[in-house]
Amino acid sequence: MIRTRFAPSPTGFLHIGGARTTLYNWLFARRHRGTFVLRVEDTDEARSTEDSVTAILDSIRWLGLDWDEGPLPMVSGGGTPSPETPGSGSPVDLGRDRGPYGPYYQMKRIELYQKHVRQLALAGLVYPCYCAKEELDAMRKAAVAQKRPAIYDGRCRKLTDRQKAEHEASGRKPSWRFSMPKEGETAVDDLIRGRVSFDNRLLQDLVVQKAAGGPTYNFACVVDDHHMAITHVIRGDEHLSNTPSQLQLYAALGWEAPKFAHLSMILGPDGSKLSKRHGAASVLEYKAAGFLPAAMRNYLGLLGWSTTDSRQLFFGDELVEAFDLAGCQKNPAVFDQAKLTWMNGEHLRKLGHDELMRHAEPFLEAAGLVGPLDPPLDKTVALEGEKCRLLADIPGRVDFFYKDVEFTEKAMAGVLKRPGVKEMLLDVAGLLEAAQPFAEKALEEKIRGYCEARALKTSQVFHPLRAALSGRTEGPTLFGMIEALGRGKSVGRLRAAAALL
RNA sequence: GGCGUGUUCGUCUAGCGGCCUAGGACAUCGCCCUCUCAAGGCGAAGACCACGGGUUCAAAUCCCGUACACGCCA
Repeated sequence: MIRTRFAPSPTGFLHIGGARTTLYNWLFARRHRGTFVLRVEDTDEARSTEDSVTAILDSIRWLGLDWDEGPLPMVSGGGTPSPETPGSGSPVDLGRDRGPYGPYYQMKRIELYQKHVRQLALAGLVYPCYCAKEELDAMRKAAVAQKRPAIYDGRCRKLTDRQKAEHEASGRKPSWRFSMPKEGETAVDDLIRGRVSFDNRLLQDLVVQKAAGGPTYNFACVVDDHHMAITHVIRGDEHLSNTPSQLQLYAALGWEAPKFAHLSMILGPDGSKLSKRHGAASVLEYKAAGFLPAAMRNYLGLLGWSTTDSRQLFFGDELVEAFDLAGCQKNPAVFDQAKLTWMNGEHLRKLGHDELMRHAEPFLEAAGLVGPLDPPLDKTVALEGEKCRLLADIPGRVDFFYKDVEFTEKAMAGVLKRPGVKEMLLDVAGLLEAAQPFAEKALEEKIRGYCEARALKTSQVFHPLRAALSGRTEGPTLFGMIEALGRGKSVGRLRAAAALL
């Protein structure tokens, strides 16, 4: 049974890189009918916040990635979360979690970590270190200056009992360091990179327990992955260098290590690690900008992974079915918002009408377009929705149905202020007043007939009509627009425009 | 500074020794379709496969070195 996990530190929002890591873990678990676990690594008390936990879980849910074990995502009841629901309004029930390997918040597992430090102490694999931060810094500096590797020299390893007692007497609290083997090498068999070997002499005696009693990242991570029965650790490239040390910890504790897969980094357009400087870095910002979770998944899925046929678009469960660690890229990838935007348009067009409306609603509302309206939003969004690339583009394409016509420069000077337009507008207004039925097809016939009768080119008529009705030179198909607008508004707008000419 | 990883069109990538005068996608440009916009169709431009050496009848593909980028130690 395959078990994967995503283990965020709640010290900020979920950024693009984290989102992709989550996605790959989720895809891999789902692909192999395994279990996807979420664990909150909140041992950095100074920087961890509840708001971050909420923001991160919200982001993951918005992406449509549900987890089987971890923090409880619903306010009440044990029901399954419905991650596809846009808005993800229900707040996370902080502190509660579910699953057989909990708790899933590291702060609640402190005793477990300490227990295993004691286990290592009993085996003589761990020793107290009384070095102060300043000493450590000085050591490191000296090492770099002498072009030696900047690792702890292990001076506390050989402390006598008397020296330890002296330190204790002076009130110093020790951290605990793991005695790393100093010979041979440690190889990581990475699922993406293949075998990567590290010289053990370069592995430093890492701290497993801080003086304050809390675990360090590398130790807690090992203990938790073991106790949570994680089989595949899929994580960012930045952890590859930590892996040999972790492997030694697994061995010392007598545990079998999981398999590892290290993902390449995501870069900004300038080649540096993607961050706020490059614009939106938080996935919630993409939600706000009008991107669809499905498009986000599709794009992120392809950032650093591909199929041999270079397929671009994946809908529904297709990503889950196709995903494979073997297709993962070793080299870093630059995040390209233009491509994401294109993909979003493709996904938007794939949406059914009801789904489109559901996703568009918050954006329409934000623009003050709240139903019931005349013409119904249903109708106008159906006319224009599929032309958009972002949900946030929709209001701007339909708002002219609802507010007073404002003429763009191009519409007024370029299209309306032309000889004969005024008369034509009034003629058509008359036509519309009498049109029966007031429906797209019939209206088109009628107006085309008018063009023929007056020997006018359709473009000479259609363009000014659109400009007069909407104030713009681009928009919905003319007759669909007239039908939606209705007889009253259409006639009114044509006459009003004519009056300005 | 040490160690590790990486380097194919502007970007994401295909490619696992001959099919490569390097394929696809986004972006760009042009044409077509068309009542506009969008979508769609067709096409163009864009990569001496980071660089330098090898191995081989044959290398983007294998080996070595260099450069650069990124990561970890921090």
